Amino acid sequence: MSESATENGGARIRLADVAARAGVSNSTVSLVLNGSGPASESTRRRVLDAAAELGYAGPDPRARSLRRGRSGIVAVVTEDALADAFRDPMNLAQLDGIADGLGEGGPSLLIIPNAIDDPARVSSSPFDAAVMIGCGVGIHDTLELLRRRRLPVVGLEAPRAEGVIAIDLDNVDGARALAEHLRELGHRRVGIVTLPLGSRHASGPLTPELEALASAPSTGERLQGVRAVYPDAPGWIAASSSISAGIAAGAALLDAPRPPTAILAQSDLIAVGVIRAAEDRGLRVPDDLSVTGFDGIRLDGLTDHDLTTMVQPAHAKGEAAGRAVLAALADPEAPTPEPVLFRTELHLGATTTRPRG
Amino acid sequence: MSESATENGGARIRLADVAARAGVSNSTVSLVLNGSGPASESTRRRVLDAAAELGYAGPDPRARSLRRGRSGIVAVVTEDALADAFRDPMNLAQLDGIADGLGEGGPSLLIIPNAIDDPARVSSSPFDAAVMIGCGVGIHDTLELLRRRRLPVVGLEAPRAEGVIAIDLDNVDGARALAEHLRELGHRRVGIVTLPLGSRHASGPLTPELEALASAPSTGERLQGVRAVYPDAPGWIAASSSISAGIAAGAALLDAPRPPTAILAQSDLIAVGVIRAAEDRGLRVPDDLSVTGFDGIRLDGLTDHDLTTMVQPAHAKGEAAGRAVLAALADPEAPTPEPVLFRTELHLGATTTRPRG
DNA sequence: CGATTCGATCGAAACGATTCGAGTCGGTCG
DNA sequence: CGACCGACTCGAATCGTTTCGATCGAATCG
Repeated sequence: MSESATENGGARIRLADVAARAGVSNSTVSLVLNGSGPASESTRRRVLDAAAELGYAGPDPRARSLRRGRSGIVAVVTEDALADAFRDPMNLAQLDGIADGLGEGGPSLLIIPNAIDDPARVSSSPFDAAVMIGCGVGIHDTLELLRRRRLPVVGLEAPRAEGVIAIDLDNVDGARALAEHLRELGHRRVGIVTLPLGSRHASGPLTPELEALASAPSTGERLQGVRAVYPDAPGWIAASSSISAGIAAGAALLDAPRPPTAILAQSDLIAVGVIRAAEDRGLRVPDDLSVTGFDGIRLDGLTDHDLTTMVQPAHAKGEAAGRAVLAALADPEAPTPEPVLFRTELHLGATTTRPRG
Repeated sequence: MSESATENGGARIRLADVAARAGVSNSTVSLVLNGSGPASESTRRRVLDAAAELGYAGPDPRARSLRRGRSGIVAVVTEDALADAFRDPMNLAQLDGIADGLGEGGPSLLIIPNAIDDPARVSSSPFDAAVMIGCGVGIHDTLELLRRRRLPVVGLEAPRAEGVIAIDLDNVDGARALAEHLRELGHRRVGIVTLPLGSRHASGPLTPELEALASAPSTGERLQGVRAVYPDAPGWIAASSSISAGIAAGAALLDAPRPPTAILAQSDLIAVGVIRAAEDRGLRVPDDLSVTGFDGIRLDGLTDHDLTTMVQPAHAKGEAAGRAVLAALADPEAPTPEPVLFRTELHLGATTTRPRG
């Protein structure tokens, strides 16, 4: 009756032990435990009792995953460092969406940060599929490893690659819409703050050479959208998607000889930082400086301003990724599905207005 | 020479295939691949070439983990929902610390949220050890499962339990220090905002009955510290550690008939929310209301105030947990080490002062 | 030159489950 | 009363590695 874990010896209890105790075969125990076959009520009872008496913890996941060829784990692969990856609530929302998309009893999430520096991790962990999030072209080698292991890969705004199930965002259109909004208001001198170009690149002024190197799709595409409207606007590469990086970027752009009348930030957190940098300099937003963000996260006390931004369905995107993983696992032979494109929506807040004078 | 993954047939390549191609035995391939045995240069070359030619992805982690009895995965178990768990940068810092403590080539992190509602997950995933973070007494059943699996468990501010390696924080002392600080300033009417009592409990007014139920150690201990100074102060249970929850809690306390002259919040994010609630009501901090936090996160643009708070070494705590996991894995027979106690440090900011009048 | 040793390699036994085909047994139908 | 049919149970193969002990040569030592 007692199920104390301490009463038995040091050895771990195996399914075979339960079988012996219940006086049945291994197969029967397995059948009963998994409910995957017929079993008489008395046998079932006997097996369950034996398991309880021995304090059996259930089938060893390692053995089970070898035999079944599935581990019940989905990897979330990112180029960023762990601390950076989830600092932006946007990414957190995506992660949450992935978990929801995978469903209640679905696979668990294995976090693999620094995917570029540490590709070995990707080949040594037992997972059934991978979701790439915040990845640039630098993960190409990692991708090759995943391909060799025949694992389904879903890319959230990841670079196009064969066999990768793409979940995309209309970054180009979204960014262009914001830029057009500023142009319509009359802004001629605008500044840009981009997300990191890729994990290999440092923060600093945006040069045409660097711009050509942008490896992360979201960064590159959003830049492209802006360029359609402001081909020559100066820019600054933020160190990360965070308020502090935004403050630094804002400082760099605003302290220039001829500061911009508007700044397009590639994320809301960065935009909040830019606003702070402006206000620290005595500039009022939007009167002295218009600022736009991107993502549409809840700013919830991060700022008093109602930020003009492009709202993206981060949670839904993640959910789609999760469901795509499930679908790929259910039918591994199926051809790679068509890319799914999510759309951003313009939120006209109160951080943009006509330039002065 | 070409390592294209597409050139070979549909079947996954196994170590045995490489062995056959190289004309050696399985054991030799394994020895070469793992560098775990002597091998002549020519053999090594032959094996490596064969592996490259076949596009072998390396030993299957599932099989390897069965044989070795290790999966190279450490679970991070939390009672909270995924989105809540990492909303507070404090938790993120701890997570980051865990990753650092586990080391560069160390185990990967498997995130297991909602541990109470979904204990099955804990018994079906192949991991080698678990770190409990943000857990109350409700994870007892989960703990029992882990014990049966004979897995090392590290608890970060987790309830005391046999066999759990404890990494603690002097919450009681820290909270008392803050309360004493307020008392010395002359505050008599203070309010308390607690962290959630446990994942089962809702937000709302803090009653003595509920107070007795607090299952999460950090919540309970911090409360205990305050009670040593202000036994009867009214309180409010926040829904989560977030600015919005702080705003709600601040509203509840400040809109009471005889509002407090100071509020002790159990986390910095909550404190920031409380400050916002105060300012929304035209109260100035600290002149009209003193506010204290807990944790000492970087507030980086979340607020202009220099918050008075207890700074805790979140990253170091996580790192200690990671190292403890490593130690336990290195010597599974070793007795449970003594609890490690981390200390908080008072940061006197500018959000507290004498009460008016 | 024979005995010893050591390095390189191999065969076979785990690791702990799942699963498939085959058996067993009691009952039913013809 | 015998053949047949289901429901239940079992044995054995399998998943892909790692690892232990044995083997086989060649080189060293006496």
